[in-house]
Amino acid sequence: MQTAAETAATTASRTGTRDRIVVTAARLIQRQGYVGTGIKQIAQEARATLGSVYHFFPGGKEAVAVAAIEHSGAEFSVFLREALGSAQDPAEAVEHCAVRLAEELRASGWVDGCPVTAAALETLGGETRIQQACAEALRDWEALVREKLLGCGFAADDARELATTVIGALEGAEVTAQVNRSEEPLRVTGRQLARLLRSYA
Amino acid sequence: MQTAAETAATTASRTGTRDRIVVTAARLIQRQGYVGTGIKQIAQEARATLGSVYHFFPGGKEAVAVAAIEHSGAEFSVFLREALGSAQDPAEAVEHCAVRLAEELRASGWVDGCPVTAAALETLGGETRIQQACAEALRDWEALVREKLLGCGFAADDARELATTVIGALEGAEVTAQVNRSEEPLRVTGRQLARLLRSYA
DNA sequence: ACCTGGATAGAGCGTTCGTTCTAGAGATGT
DNA sequence: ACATCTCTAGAACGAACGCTCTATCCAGGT
Repeated sequence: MQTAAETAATTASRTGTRDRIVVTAARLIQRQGYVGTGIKQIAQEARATLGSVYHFFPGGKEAVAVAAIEHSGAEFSVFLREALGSAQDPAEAVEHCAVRLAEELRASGWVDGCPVTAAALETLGGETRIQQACAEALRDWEALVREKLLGCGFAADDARELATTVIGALEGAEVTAQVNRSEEPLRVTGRQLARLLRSYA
Repeated sequence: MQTAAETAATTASRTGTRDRIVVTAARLIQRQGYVGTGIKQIAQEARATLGSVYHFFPGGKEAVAVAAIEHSGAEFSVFLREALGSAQDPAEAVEHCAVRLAEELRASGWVDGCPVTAAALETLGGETRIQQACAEALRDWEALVREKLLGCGFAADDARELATTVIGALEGAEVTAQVNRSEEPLRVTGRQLARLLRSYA
């Protein structure tokens, strides 16, 4: 029999390594893309060894990437849900969302952009599993916006089209902001999206 | 002295090899990204040898990529100018632009997306030259939209903000369309952008 | 005390990467 | 004719890639 502290430590260590690998891979893929991130780099920065990586992910690099993208997708869903809930008016909520994205992007030195875009674009030719994970993440995000709009009385078709537009526009604005190292594209896009939403009132 | 035909052939071959390298690199980077595209693959698909590549581009892979991105940027500028000129009404013009992007994307098997996004996202950490070329391309495209809007009587500030929004939204919609293998994100975004523009009338 | 199986550790595999280097082909100027 | 220069051709280098493999560690059950 072991103490509760030992159990906690053991459990934390057992599940901890796998989580460290996923979180580290997610951050690296977000910054360097899928192809640009090596398995050995992931292992090193996650304070794990190659053996551990292949122990938890027998599927190799692709399996690590899929888990990392799913993690990033869920993480951004949390952010999105929170940001959308910050205001009752959907136009205000979306604009607030863009502003927070801009602030976090600047805080990261313009490096931590959309966690799925980079991986998605690189693997469009093949790698179906990765692209699938990206598509699923995008669908989840759109669903969050759609539900917010439905809750505010938008018609079903309008809510669907606007959700697609909002997620897409934020994504594009984030890329533009990263390339130009400026918060403005995101702030401007947030303003215009708010105007678009208000035009339905 | 050589014949005119020989001169033409020689000239075509001399400048032709360099152009083939640039065009091939542009297409490959567009589809596979900067990191995912190898110098040897570029040489092979451009029907050139490694020696030729390094002869024309002593700067190596980065120099080839910069030339390729500049080429892609200029090419898309031509497309954009033509699409924006297809209708006098800016809302119609932008929507037409989105539709044509959707059609061409489907025709390419959802593979030929934005020629600069992929390269830009991969090289944000370092590689200043490449990022610079991407930023310049984006700026050119925004300028084309802005001038179109200015020509249609929009106020300067509105035209600037809308140009940023339009280019960003189209970019994001293109990525969404690629990941989902569907024209709808682009068509929907085109519609909503048109609505946004009309709200200024 | 012994065994078992999950987790860690890293050397080493074959391949491909970007780049460098030398050799030669072909047209031009003198 | 010869020398010169641009361009082509591809072998070879060191480094890094993803992955496989064996060895070791250590907690839990018997």
